[in-house]
Amino acid sequence: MTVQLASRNHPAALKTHTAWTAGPLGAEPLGMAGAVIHVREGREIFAEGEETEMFYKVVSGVVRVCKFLNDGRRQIEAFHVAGDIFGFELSAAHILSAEAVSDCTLVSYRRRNVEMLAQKNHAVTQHLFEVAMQSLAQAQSHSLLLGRRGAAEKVAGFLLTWAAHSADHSTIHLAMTRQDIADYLGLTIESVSRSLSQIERDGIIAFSSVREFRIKNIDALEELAA
Amino acid sequence: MTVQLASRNHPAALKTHTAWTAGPLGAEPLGMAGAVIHVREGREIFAEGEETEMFYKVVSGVVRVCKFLNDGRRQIEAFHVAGDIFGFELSAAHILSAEAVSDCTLVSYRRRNVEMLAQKNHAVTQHLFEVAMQSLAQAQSHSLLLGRRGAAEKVAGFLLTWAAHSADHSTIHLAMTRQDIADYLGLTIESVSRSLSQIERDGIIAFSSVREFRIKNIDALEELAA
DNA sequence: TTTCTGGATTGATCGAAATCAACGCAGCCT
DNA sequence: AGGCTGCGTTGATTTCGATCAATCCAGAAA
Repeated sequence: MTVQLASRNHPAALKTHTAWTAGPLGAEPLGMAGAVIHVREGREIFAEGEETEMFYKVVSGVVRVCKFLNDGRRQIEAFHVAGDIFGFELSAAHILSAEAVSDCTLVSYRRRNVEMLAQKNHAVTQHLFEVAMQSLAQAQSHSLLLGRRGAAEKVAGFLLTWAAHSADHSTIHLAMTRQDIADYLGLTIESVSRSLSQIERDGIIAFSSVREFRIKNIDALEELAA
Repeated sequence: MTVQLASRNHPAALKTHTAWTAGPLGAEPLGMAGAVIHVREGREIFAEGEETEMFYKVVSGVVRVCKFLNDGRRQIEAFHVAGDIFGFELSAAHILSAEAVSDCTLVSYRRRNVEMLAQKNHAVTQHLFEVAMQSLAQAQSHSLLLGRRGAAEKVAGFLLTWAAHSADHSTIHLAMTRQDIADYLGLTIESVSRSLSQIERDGIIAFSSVREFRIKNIDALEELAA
């Protein structure tokens, strides 16, 4: 992991009263408390069992948060894109690991600093609350996706939510491998591949390359996702 | 003052003036803002699409939070027991519905009131944050459960977490039907039944009645849950 | 260029869970 | 009691996804 200490770390946070961070969105309460780091594709950001000393915000790239089961299988709990916060837990140790799906730029926050900040600054607590609620909504929709019956149903659901995250709606880039998608949906790579092929054969989507596709019939896709 | 509106559900709460619900725990930041209501088995507490005007805390009984899919299937996102807060969302409308699995006593909170409270009182925001984080952890562990491969694996996992919720560890009562369990685990009722029978046949659990069982070999059960 | 390599696709077969169907059983109501 | 009724269990069969296995393909290295 390439730690590029772009700016300073903790002492900065201590003097933060009313962080008037003039970000693109005025309200970025954590703005000045973090350090920018870069993580290369496939590299681990934190591991299950590690102390929850840091949490992170994605600036660019995609991160997967996952758990390794004792039988060797991997379950992906979530993919995180620009703006998402992850690695944020109440417990003392991480329950999940995090890895870079693609080269990433992240901001890392020191948990203790942010907690201190939150004690003084109501806006910070408010912000953390909203972050938690966002994560909650995302986790719930993942549960709902996993509970779906058919493989195609799950894959269609995934494509839709990923397309929604994606900035450009005309052509969508899949940052992750088929294996990643499979581990996210609780399927095998073959089932994912077959479902994608079928959905394409049905004229609902069209791949321009293996990681790049376009939605040709969003109604049909939503129909499939049930 | 305990508002006991047995028959109707939500409109009941409209007459909420500070019920002095002297909860068992003294330090309850929301304690004075809620009204006590009773909901009978099977009755709806709120429905998908309704305004998120209220949220609830379970005093006694069990609540299921679920989603009805357009093909008629039902997915249960969570079971809530005494102490749990549910129906708590950022969005303006509920994404899920809630129903009483058994006769329930709940405390209902008016969202706007609590929000106002939170603006003035840092401890309230702090509390809400912790509630959200708890819910998040629960939702994540549900995802992990759903991602498991085998039916028996899922059922074993469910029994373990339910047993953990349960006060009495010697004999555990299942408040919900087999269908509820099936909808929670993304299985059919038959698969749940077969898994339970198998686990009992293996001497890992023993049913004294259809809803009452004892864990005879917790190591084996944990082994099964992988 | 050719070859190598790792991800992706496709095909054939197997197996676990869904589905279809019958029956058991306990509680409830006349 | 007798007969419902709803939930649960068990059995037979089917179906869909996992598994095993053979390519395919694009990008990287030689």
